[in-house]
Amino acid sequence: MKEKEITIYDLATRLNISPATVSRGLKDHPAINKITKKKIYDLAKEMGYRSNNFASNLRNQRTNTIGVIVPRLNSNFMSTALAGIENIANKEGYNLIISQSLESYKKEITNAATMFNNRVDGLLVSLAYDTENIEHFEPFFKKNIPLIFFDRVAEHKDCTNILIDNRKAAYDATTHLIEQGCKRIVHVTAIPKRNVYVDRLKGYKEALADHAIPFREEDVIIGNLSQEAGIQAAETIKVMDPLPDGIFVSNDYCAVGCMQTLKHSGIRFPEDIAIVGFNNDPVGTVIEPNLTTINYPGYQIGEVAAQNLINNLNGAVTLQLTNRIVLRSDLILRESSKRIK
Amino acid sequence: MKEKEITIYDLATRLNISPATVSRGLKDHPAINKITKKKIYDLAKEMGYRSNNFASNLRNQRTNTIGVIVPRLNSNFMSTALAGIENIANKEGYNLIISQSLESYKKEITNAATMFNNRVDGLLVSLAYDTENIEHFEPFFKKNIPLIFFDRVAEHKDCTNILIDNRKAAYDATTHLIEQGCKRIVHVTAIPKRNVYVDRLKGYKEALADHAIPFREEDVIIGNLSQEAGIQAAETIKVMDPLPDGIFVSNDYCAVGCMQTLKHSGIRFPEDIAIVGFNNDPVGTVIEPNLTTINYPGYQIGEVAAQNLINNLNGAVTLQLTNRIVLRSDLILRESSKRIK
DNA sequence: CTCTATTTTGCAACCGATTGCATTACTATC
DNA sequence: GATAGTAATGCAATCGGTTGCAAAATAGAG
Repeated sequence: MKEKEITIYDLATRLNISPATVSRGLKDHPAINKITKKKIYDLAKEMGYRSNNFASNLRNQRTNTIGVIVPRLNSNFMSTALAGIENIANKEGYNLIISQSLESYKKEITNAATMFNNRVDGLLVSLAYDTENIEHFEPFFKKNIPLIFFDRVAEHKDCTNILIDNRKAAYDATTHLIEQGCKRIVHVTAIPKRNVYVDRLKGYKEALADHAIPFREEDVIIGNLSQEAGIQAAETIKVMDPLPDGIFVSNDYCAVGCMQTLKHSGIRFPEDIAIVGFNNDPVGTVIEPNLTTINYPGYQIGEVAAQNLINNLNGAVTLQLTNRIVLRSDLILRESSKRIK
Repeated sequence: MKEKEITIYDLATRLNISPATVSRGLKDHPAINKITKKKIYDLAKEMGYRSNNFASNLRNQRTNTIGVIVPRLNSNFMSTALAGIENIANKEGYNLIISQSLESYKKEITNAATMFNNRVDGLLVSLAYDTENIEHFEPFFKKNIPLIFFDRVAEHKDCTNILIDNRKAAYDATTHLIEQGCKRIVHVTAIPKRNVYVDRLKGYKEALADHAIPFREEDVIIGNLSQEAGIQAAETIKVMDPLPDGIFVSNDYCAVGCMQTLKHSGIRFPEDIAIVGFNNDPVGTVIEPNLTTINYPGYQIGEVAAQNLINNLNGAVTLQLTNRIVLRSDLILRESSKRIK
């Protein structure tokens, strides 16, 4: 049934030359005569030859494959970042092996092991919520396999981090709320285990401090940042006394859930409460009033991460040097927070 | 710098046995003595042995890899479907190579070729908008590499299609609008090149016919189903005379764009116009009024597609037999279309 | 026409795991 | 203790492409 594969040996036999010449000819080796090359190309095409990657990987000790581990595939940010990664990888002739940790530390460990066993040439990682440490990536460091963290990062001397300045973004968002006249600002976020949440909390606190607003522990509401979590946060907020007049949420969909619930209770945005989200999810232009948010350049983050990894693989750059790349991200002003015209 | 890899030869040498025994021992071959096996396992662990997939692939002529080609990664439906695929693949020990056609026929051809050269064991495909035919998958058919289409499918004797009954879904959606009293229903969709759009158009027409409403060519608005396309559709609708009283859109985000624009012109939903979307994107619960839509089980479609492919690879099933798998999908009633209580 | 320089090409070992078949090591039976 | 029978292990070829080095072919110089 299945017809056999054409190998360089078949080509060699037909052309009465050696497999070595065919191999070199196919990859445009300068020592091969142009006429011979032409003959090889033509026959290869005619016979439907396709190179066997395993044989070549086996020999070359590289796979032309990049591994990607993300918390989940189905979020706007992640799928956009992946689109960016795919775009670059494809352009550069790399394949992508993708797996999701589903926000589980355990699964992330398994995924990392799988990637390692598959001998990816490099790895792009965005950490799970509850990842405790990055020991599971040690094998990569030991073998000098380049590893780049993006978005949810961790510090390590051997790898570059690609992210936005979350502290500054949060600082800007909070300051913006203060400038709109907010006196009591609630921050809805995730457990500050990951850098992104730590930094945002920091920015939030700094902005408060810089405007002489006391920070209150109970004004930070922790959840998983889902739409559902936004609803729960709203329930908490509803019974606060006095009611806050500003909310800074670490995720747009969560902010939306929160807004919807509060609106049902008759609270008006931005008159009663001004709100700012994070990520610039398209949903922000659908909720009413439209949601002020932080632009989060997912596509670019993906592209930059992939490009850097590949540059490194090609020997152009060493990761140890570039410690972190911070992408621009600014506040996108919309109606949900505009109390002053 | 880079420490060398441990191979079965290293293990064999250390244990004074042959590589063949090590190889068999590692994969729990019944002919190997339990004690020997234990020794092999332990040493493998101790020395940090990891199997070399290329060597093994080269020998076994299979890759344990599934290729996936989708129009784009960053849509709610696709990323959800991918999550389902990843889940099954991971569970079954398969890797995923993912690429996006970006809705381009040309890029899809390239992607298919790449997948072919990478010798994926099987392929999951959702076709690009403007793919003309599926000749670029011929190499797979010729080599008996299983191929499953999902969502955007094409007929071929050698492969299974996994999808929902788009005709019925559209029929239900349209009928629902008619039952709500709509007399002139516009259908916003994409060029009916892909099955999904052809079938939806068919269902739309059938529902009209069954309720003695004449079909009018000008009531079908073609676009790319983006939010932007929804805005454009709205502009077209606005100047229709008489104004339609029902809209059936093939995509939720597009429906949302359409609604927003029309709302700005003072048109009320559902009083003036009742609207139904498609896909059950989370955004449907954010727009006001909430959008009636068709449930589109992306995660399940992904899981079923992956599971079927893998079953086939494991020799359990032949694809020629299962021609198509239709998943359940029903109308989700929300406010945007409820004119009768 | 000879000799050196330069192009081209080929030889053969290698990458690491797998497996049919042969061989050796045990066990059980008479 | 010999023999048949079973359990364990090893040999060696194979998968297909790559590459250092040697050899052959051709070109150029004198």
